[in-house]
Amino acid sequence: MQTVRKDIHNSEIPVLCQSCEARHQGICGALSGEELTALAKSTRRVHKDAGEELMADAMPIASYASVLRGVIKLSKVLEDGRQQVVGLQFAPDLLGRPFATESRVTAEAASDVDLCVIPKPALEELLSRSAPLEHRVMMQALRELDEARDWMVTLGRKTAAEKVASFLYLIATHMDPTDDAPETSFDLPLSRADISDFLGLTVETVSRQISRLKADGVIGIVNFRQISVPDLARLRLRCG
Amino acid sequence: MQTVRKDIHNSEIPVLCQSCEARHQGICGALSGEELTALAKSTRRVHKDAGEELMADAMPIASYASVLRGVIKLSKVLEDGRQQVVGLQFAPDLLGRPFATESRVTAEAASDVDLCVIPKPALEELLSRSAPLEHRVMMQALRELDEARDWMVTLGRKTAAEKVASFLYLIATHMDPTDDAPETSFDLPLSRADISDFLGLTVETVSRQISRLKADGVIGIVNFRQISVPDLARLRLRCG
DNA sequence: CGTAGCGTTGAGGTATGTCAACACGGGTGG
DNA sequence: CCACCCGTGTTGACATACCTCAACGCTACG
Repeated sequence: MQTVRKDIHNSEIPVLCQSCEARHQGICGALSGEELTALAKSTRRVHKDAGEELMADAMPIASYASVLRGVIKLSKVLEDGRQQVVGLQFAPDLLGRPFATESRVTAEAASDVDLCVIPKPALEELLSRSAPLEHRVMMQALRELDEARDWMVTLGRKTAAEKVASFLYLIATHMDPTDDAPETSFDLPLSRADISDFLGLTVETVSRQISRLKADGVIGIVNFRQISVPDLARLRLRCG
Repeated sequence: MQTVRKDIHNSEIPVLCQSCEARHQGICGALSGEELTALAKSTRRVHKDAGEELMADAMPIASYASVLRGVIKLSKVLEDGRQQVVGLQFAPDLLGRPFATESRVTAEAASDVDLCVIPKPALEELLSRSAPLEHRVMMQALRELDEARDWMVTLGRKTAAEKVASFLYLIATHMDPTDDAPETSFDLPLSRADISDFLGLTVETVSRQISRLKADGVIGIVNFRQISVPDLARLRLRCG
């Protein structure tokens, strides 16, 4: 399932980076060859299975990570256990709150993910020296802020039906289409429980709204987790 | 009503800045004397009355502004008119989405506000040359992101009672106490309608919950807009 | 004194939550 | 191979928190 490359650890130059699909994306795209070579000495490529916790709320941050593949779920919980997903991260996002000693969220692998883990001091040292890198990190923060605010509208003002449509639309526009399926079809990276925590609804309501969208022909359901969208514009109309 | 100072435009040195309470806060705190002098040539001090629109969603951004006094309301509207407040800005925040050609929100003066208006090119030029400045802007963006995510929990998972308590707690911890009133008392910068748009509720529900908090002795109501909080910890308990 | 804007209160409706039963699918062990 | 179980998802019946609609109070202002 997972392709292991022998050549990675036998070389001085960051071969890993050369063959890395994120080389010119995310934070690595802001680095010069030299900087990349220096940074690569302290990075590790890591795989996590769906469900594994990557970072706990209010816990010290040991490292950052560049998301190479998969989806990360960021969430918060109230004392009594009520949970809210506050963000999703896709490749090539940087995982970890910059310049904080503690995480403000819990990060969990929503799907199987590949990460390029960067020790906290290594990235922060580089951040202080590379303005382009800091700029890119800021641009990501600003984009996440825009997304968070968009989602606040969904949480605060949309109906359950619109929330579910908005979620599916979000995923449809962020996920690669699955190979084996026709045109616009994708795997949901989140369980119904996760979706409900993202939307501020119950699993039952999410399930009912998905069934309804299916009944209305807006979406097709292949495999519970696999959704097809014949007409994205039609789905968009349901978003309110 | 509006204080106009004659000395502002008659001087080479930024007298305005020397006497400005935001001199060492917000973005100005990251600037050297020279930089400040250069920037001050293109800034204007502006007063806006409560209710005035400062920036429209999807409209080009002509300028940034440093908030000197008062509260700014950031909001978004759906096509059908449903509205959601997605953030509040207090002094010494920077108003305006950095590095965007268009605003992603509508900004409105929630109370009377004083602004230090900075033309877009002036600030962006300075941003590209001053790493400390860019750093400070990033820190604000990251803080706003944290706040937005905190608020997503409130919107998605809290009850109406908890939402209202959370709002009052937020304001109580962000506003200066009013002079004429006892210890912990403050003016609400938002109307009931604004509060309901912030909380994703109706005005009626907000009103009922405020009445309830008053009946329970958690808050006192002086003047509709003026609230007293005898015990902040007790209010905190109502936040869920 | 009348009107307009904002806030409060009440009565009743509805969307969503709650509780419970059931369906499906995948693993494990006989 | 089947029996069983467990996690996940769906569906139904009922409860309720919040919304909707409507009336009314208060204050400011002409």
